[in-house]
Amino acid sequence: MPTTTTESIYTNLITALEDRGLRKTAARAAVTSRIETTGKAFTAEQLCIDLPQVGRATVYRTIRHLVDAGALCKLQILDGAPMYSIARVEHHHHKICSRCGAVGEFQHSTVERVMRSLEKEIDGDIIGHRMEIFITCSQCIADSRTGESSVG
Amino acid sequence: MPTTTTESIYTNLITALEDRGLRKTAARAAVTSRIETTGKAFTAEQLCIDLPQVGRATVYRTIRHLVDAGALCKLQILDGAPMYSIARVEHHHHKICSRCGAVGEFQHSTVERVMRSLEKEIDGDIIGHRMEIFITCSQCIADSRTGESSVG
DNA sequence: ATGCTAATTGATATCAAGTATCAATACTGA
DNA sequence: TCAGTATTGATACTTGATATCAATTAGCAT
Ligand SMILES: [Zn+2]
Ligand SMILES: [Zn+2]
Ligand SMILES: [Zn+2]
Ligand SMILES: [Zn+2]
Repeated sequence: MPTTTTESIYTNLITALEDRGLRKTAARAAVTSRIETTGKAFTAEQLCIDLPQVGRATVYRTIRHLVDAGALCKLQILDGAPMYSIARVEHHHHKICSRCGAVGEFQHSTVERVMRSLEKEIDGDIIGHRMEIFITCSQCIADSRTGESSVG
Repeated sequence: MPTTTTESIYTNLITALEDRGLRKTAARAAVTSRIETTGKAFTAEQLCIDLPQVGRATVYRTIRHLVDAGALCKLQILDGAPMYSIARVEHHHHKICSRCGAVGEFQHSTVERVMRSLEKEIDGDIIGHRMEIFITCSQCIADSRTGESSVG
């Protein structure tokens, strides 16, 4: 469950785990800390490489806990492994740069209103929705003009 | 590229392949025919099981061709393997029953208008978007009332 | 119809992402 | 302290999907 506090991301993630009755361990602190310092969206495999001292199973388990707690968003982008991004606000959508993979959150009241209005038209009960906007971010546009690349 | 003709799904899919310069083979006919008769969303593995006479590689390759041609939508739903559904109209979104996995298409002009209006607010160029509505379909609601299940 | 050539197939091996197992280890609370 | 529970992580395994490549086949030109 994302909080809108001024606490550090690290603290929020650890709190999300503790709120679920999970212990604060060195391994979980390492994973969580790495997620904070990385700052941007990541894959499970990337975390495993970045944290060779933490077992693969533990990395995957910790990510799963954080997703279950709503502290991380699991993003199924195109092909390949899912990416995870920190959930900063409760209900939101994602804008994803197709070039560099940068992930941002956004909220839009009209979209939410449309969703509510669909309740009448849809044949069944609406449980929820998901939405992604694919963009080329301004950084990537700038880079392509100077022939550089920020990917990698 | 989905067509809005009165042709059969089978014909549309085969045409989608031929339009890409691909030959019409027995294996591709078998895969395509099976997709038509199944009618609903499916996974690659399901097709392989349904078509033991067609090699796995060929099943996966044919699906990829059809997705590339825009004749099939690739849906990343929750966990597990992606599902594929026939694309009947050009730009659309999906409503997915979380209970039985039934996939339907829908279009909504307001959503498209909102997307266009976001062009101004978003920091970068919008390439496209994706949206899914998760529902419990009327069939599953009815089934749950009578204690039945249409899953499987 | 016949033969040529490039496209296609599919058995097999391999890869990649992720989970199950389970003995060893680390906490926690009495 | 100490029993009991939670956690860890090496390993094996599962699943989904792709790479290889010799054999086959479709489409085309004669
Ligand atoms: Zn970017
Ligand atoms: Zn929303
Ligand atoms: Zn249903
Ligand atoms: Zn749309």
